[in-house]
Amino acid sequence: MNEMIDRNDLDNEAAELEALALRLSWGLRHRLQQQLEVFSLTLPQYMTMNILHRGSSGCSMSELAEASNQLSPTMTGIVDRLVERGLVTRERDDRDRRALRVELTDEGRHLMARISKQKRAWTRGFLQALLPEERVTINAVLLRFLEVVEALPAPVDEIKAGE
Amino acid sequence: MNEMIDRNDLDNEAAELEALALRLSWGLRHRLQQQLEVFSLTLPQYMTMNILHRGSSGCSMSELAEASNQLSPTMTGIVDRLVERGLVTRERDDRDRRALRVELTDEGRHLMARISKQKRAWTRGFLQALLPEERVTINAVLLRFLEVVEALPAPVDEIKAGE
DNA sequence: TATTGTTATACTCTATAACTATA
DNA sequence: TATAGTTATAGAGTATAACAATA
Repeated sequence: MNEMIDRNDLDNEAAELEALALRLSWGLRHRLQQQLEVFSLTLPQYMTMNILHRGSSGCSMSELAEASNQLSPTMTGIVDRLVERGLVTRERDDRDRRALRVELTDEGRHLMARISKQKRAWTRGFLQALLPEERVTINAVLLRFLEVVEALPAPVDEIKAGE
Repeated sequence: MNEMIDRNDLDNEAAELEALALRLSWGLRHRLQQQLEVFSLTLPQYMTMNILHRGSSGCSMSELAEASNQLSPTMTGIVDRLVERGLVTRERDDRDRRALRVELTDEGRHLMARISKQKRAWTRGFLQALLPEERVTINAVLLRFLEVVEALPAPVDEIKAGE
C-alpha cells in the first residue's frame, strides 16, 4: 500500500521532469539562438567558436567534432562557413599532414568578446530576477542535473512489453 | 572594496551559468534526439505531437505554430511529414473554412504511448541516480529556472560600448 | 591498413516573400 | 481588408556512403 503511493509519487515526479526537460531543451535553444541572431551566428557555429575560445592553440577537425558531439561531415560544413566569414582559419598541420588545425582569427576573438558582453548583461538580468537564496543553489543544481543526464547510458533500443 | 568582491562573485557566477546554459541546451537536445531516433521522430515532430497529445480536440495550424514557437511555413512542413506517416490528420474546419484542424490518429497516440514508456524508464534511471534530498528540489529548481528564462525580454539589439 | 578529413547526396528544419482561399 | 494557411525558394544542419591523402 505504502509502496503503491511511493511508486505513484515517483511517477508524477518523473512525468513532471520529462515535461521540464522538453521545455528546457526547446526553450533554452530558442533563447540562445535569439541572442546569437543579433550577430548572425547559428548555435552550432557559436558552439564551435566557443570550443576554440576555451583552448589556446586551436583544434583539429576531429577534436571539434568530438567536443561538440557532431559528425565530421557536419563539422566540415560549419567550419566552411566560419572560414568564409573570416572568423576562423583552417590550415594543414605540419606534423601530421592529414590533420587540419582550426583557430580563431582576431576578428573571431573580437566577435566572441562582443557576444560575451551581450550575454553577460542578459545573465545579470537573470540572476537579479532570482531571490538571493535561489541564486546560491541554482548553479550547483543545474550542474548536477547535467552531469547525471550526461552519465546516463543512451537508449539503444525500444523497451518491449512487460516493461 | 567589498563591492568589488561582490561584483567579481556575481561575474564568476554569471560566467558559470552561461556555460551551463549552453551545455544544457546542447546536451539535452542531443539526448532527446537520441531517444527519439529509435522511433524515427525528430524533436520538432515530437514537440508537435506532444502539444496535440496534451489537448483533447486537436489544434489549428496557427495554434501549433504558436505553442511550439515556430513559423507557419515550418509548421506546414512538419505536419506534412506527420500526415505522410499516418501519425496525425489535417482536415478543414467546417466552422471556419480557412482553418485546419490537426489531430493525432490512433497510430499517433499509440506511438506516443510507446515513447512515454521508453522515456519513463529513462527518467526513473535518472531519478534513481539522484540522492533523495536532490530529488526533492530538482523539479522546483528547474521549473523556476525555466520560468525566469522565459520571462526575460528577448535581446533586440547589441549592447554598445560603455555597457 | 588505419586515420583524417572531404565530397556527394538526401532529408529536415528554418526564414522570407509571394500567393490562395475564406472571413 | 484581414486572417489562415500554403507554396516557392534559399540556407543551415544532420546522417550515410564513397572517396583522397597521409600515416
